[in-house]
Amino acid sequence: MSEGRSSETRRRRASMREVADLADVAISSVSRVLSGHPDVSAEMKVRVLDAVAQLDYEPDFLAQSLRRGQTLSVGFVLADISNPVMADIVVGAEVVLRNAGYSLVLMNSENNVALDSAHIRFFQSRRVDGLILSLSSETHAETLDAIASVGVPVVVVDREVEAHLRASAAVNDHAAGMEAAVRHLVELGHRRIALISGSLEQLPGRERPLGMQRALAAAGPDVESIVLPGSFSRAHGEAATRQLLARSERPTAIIAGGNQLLIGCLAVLQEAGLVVGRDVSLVTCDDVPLTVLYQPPIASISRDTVELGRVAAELLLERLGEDGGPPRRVVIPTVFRPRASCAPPNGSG
Amino acid sequence: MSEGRSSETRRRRASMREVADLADVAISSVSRVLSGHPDVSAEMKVRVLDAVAQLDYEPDFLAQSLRRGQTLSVGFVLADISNPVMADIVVGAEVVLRNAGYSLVLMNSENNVALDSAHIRFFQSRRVDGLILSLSSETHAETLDAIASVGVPVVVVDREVEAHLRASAAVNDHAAGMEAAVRHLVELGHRRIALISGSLEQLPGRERPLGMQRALAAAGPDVESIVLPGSFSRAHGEAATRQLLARSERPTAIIAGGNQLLIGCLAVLQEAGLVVGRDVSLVTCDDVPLTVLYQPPIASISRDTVELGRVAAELLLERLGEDGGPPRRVVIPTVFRPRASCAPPNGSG
DNA sequence: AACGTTTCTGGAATGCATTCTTGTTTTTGC
DNA sequence: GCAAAAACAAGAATGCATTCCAGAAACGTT
Repeated sequence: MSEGRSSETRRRRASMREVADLADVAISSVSRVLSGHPDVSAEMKVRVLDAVAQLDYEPDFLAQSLRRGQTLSVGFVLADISNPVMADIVVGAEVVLRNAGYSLVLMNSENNVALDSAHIRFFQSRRVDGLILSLSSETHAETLDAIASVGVPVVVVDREVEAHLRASAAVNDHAAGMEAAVRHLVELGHRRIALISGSLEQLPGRERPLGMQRALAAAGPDVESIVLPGSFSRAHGEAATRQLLARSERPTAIIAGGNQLLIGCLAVLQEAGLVVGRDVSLVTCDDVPLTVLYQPPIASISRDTVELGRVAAELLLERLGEDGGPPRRVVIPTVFRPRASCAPPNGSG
Repeated sequence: MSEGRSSETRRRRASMREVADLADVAISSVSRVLSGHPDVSAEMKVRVLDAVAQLDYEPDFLAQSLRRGQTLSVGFVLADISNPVMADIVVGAEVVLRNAGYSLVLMNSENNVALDSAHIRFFQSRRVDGLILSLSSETHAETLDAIASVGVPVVVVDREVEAHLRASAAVNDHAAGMEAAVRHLVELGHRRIALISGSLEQLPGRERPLGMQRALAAAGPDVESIVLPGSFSRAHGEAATRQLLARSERPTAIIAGGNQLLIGCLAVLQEAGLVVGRDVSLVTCDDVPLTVLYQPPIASISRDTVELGRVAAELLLERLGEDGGPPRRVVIPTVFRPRASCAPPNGSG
């Protein structure tokens, strides 16, 4: 009897056609009322809104998207969401996009380069309006092909891709922070400094050694550096640290190029019975709870990762807007925060 | 001259109609070929696939979704992605869903109860096929209304909602781990044990005190407990720890009910100059890098959070399948891992 | 040879909202 | 009071793929 929703547990949603029938007007009029078109009489408005309220009508997003050719969604391909740095980037981007009416769809590549391109193609078929990429590899051919053919604006986060791909970029100035860190270590008296670095296929892994070189060039010829590139993994952190400890001439300071690398490095140092800040100085990249709560607190090359995500989202919105505009690149600073994990090397100072 | 894509930078995608025109067949035949319908001649198949290849055609996901009434996407509302526990849950769920052909759309509530319901309604309008919820609050009226009206299967993760909402649940047995932890502390000789607990509006915040009570009931009347519920935030961890240290009779052991609480707690302990494992015993919930690398390593009530996400996704897939089936609840164990942060209290043992 | 089956294909309806075109009604101006 | 202008509303085309229905051709049967 009752036409209310209570009679059925799950009621099919009303469509615009039903609203139009109930209000006894044309579908187009319903659309006009709801989209705020000016040519609508007051009476029409009342009737339509009445019907909308009665039927609890909400427009179908799919139909709107199909018609308008935009989905108001953004795809985010990221190497690994378990990494707190990535998580922060997502948080920053999500808030900005949400406020602009976009939703964020996430796909995790688990540091698997093959998944990068698969995810990009997936997003393409889902008709996302734009892409934010924190790629596992900047050089994988399939990934670059996928980006080239994707047809929507792309922003890379802390990555760098060939200019012809026309991607905007939000990046950190990793070299500057690294330069400051190395300078600090040199000033403390260190003459043999190791950098356990990540993948050369990601911007930070290339920038950090550059910053180190700059500092060393300024320091003069008697400071030696050891750079161990690899992957941004705990395993590489462990392996590299073991390798460093096995050397006849051990470095007096170690810089871990990421929080996963730090975890591996610390585990091996502890296993070897070395005390940070006494037997060896330690610097890490990116602040996580561990860096400040560790005893002694661990010096870090720090950056605002949430801001990085925000900027990436803003760069994307910029290109999603009316005129679009050319791809841009925004550089966000990094700062070195000295802490007690850095001390003069044993036997000196 | 060439009809290739090279002539234009961004070419409009081909539609099924264009494929049909090129192959000189009906649209419906194209659809039949592509969807593997049996009533298709070999010649037809060749012609259509040829045209598809020539035009580089890919079906429009939006149109398919509109027609089929499903989007192959799942919405995930979570309290806070920066929390590594939540991130792990997302990872676990994402992999399972991706393998089943679903994509995961993420919205972050930032521990803001009002956002929970907003996000659920948003997903509803986006026509997701199912929802996974890790709510900020299990009792907020608007959230419950939103769940009740959402019309698609819902799974809650480590949460509990009223049975009439017909949500499946993937939960941890927090009480069991807590009981083991408290028993361990009692065996070490502790007689005054504090639990810094999280929100009572989330299952873990309610279960953990219960586990503690069970252990205390077994231990006899001379063991005292102090439970300080609040929020799962660093701020509450700090405030509660300060409060504990200000007492005339300080607890000899503290249990932090979450990694954010641990951070706040540790910060205050360090500030007060107390050494963990000597001046005070410490247990935390959930393993994060900090717990094992801290000196001394911090005992934890641990669980497989990635598995939690996986199970949640599987529960959802179960309900998304043909027959659907009733909501289910799966309990995943927690285990207590004693570490050096737990020692006999000063002056005893 | 005539009829019933299969096999295959085309056409149209469908899902739902947007928007353009056209037509009607009302208002305004002289 | 009538033409011109403005306000308003209906209808149809559109976006794209799916699916049901019906018709045509090919096949087999008695």
